[in-house]
Amino acid sequence: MGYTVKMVADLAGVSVRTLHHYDAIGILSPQERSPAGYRVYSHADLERLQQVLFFRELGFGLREIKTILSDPSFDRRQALRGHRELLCSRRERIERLIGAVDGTLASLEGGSELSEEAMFEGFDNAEYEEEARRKWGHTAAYKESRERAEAYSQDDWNDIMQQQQTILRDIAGLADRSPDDPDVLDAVRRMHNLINDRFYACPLAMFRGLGDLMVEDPRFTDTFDKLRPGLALFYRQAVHAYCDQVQGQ
Amino acid sequence: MGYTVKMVADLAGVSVRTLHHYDAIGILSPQERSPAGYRVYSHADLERLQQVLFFRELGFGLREIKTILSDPSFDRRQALRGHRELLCSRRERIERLIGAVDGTLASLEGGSELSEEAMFEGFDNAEYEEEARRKWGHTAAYKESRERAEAYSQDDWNDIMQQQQTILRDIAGLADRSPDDPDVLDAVRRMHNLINDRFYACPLAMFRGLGDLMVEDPRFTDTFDKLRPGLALFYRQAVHAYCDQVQGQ
DNA sequence: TCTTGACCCTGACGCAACGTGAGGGTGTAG
DNA sequence: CTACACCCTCACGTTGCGTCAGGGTCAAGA
Repeated sequence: MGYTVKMVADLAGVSVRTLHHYDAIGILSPQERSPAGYRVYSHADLERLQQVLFFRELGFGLREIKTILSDPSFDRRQALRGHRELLCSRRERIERLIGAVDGTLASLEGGSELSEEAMFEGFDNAEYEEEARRKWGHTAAYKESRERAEAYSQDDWNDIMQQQQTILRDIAGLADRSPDDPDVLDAVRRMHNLINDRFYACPLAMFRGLGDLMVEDPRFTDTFDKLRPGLALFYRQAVHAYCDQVQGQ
Repeated sequence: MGYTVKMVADLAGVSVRTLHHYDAIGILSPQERSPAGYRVYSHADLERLQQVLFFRELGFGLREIKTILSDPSFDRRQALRGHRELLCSRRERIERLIGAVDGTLASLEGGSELSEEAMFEGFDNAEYEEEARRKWGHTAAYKESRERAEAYSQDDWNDIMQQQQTILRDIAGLADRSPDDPDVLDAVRRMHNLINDRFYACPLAMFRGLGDLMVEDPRFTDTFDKLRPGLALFYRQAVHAYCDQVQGQ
């Protein structure tokens, strides 16, 4: 009526070493030992292992799992809700990364020459539109912004492009200031407003993500650095400062 | 015209220690040193750091990054495509986890008593339907299965429930066999077909996810273990074996 | 000129969650 | 009696840094 390590390992799909480890850190110590010192797991041990693996799969650390399982008064719902948040943010992050990879792939495959005016070309293509729709397609803000954007004429677009260039040059001129200098923040805010229209009322998180992209994606950094070396990094810092400020309000 | 460690660290948003580390493992060694032995980073170093951080953000290991950056003949597109796949599977995994957390939260908040017939109740509620729609709502298989499911009468549902119970009992009776025993695999296949109808033609990945859920979620394990202790684990193994077999074909 | 205080350096240990031997005992089937 | 499949306990390796410890460097102010 007892299981050996190997049996338990095969049943649960973990390694023997893992069970040894769990024993060593006291998260799952078999209640019995054979005369020869062999670990003998009971059915109760198996159940506990199930719980351990469940929480491990959810991404909890072993230390946390130990307290969760040992302290019955522990608020599991609280822990699970907190963990859900964590998972959601991870998912968002991964979606951003996939977007970034797609963008880089597109630029690698589509040839490497990009004119200066095409700086924001990447934001315009179907890929980003698709991603934006996936993420915020269900919101009212998306619909409204979409309609606004569709009403733009070619002249309007050109105008917007010029505004972008102007703002970027403003920021380049302010690159000696602190990233949270009021003038810098104001320029970033103008950029945010502009992108809001094109990007369908993007939330702060996305705007911040775009700021990060500037630093990560050669398409942007190259162009930024033509304006002024190090500008991409500065812009990202400014975007972060701006987001923090807005969020803090 | 050089940057100190601190300056670079603040610019790029990493720690000084990180830069030391990158120097130590040879991924980013500043070209110059001051007479006192201080690291002096050039603008080219900053650019390289940008690349490093870009790939790091994408989840590449430092070892990989080193080869990517040092070997210009390295196929970045290949690497990026492979990495995209990895990210997608991670995203799927996280979505499954969120679903599992939601299910557990629901069961914790909705009271803990579940009748034996309600074993698959969890698969029936709006939450799972919502998730299924989010994930596969755009596929033709979803639509077809959905229509089929909507045409079922109450009697049909009862019938399906009974079939489920029967299959589970079959599997319980086969729990002494190997998880990849043909009889076991056949029973699992029948379960898959059954769930296909209720679950809108779920792909293998989801079916496998359900198998995992059996082991992780107390709602299922409790009921399984009433039929036979350890059955949940066995069922999961069988599901994995089945999925591997089908996938291998 | 001396002293702060903010920098810089190089080791070197610590962390999470195990993987991977090394070296040696146990148990059972042929 | 001998394989061979298990079991045990150390104990070091892995990844990407965090965190001291112990000790130089440099610019500014008293």
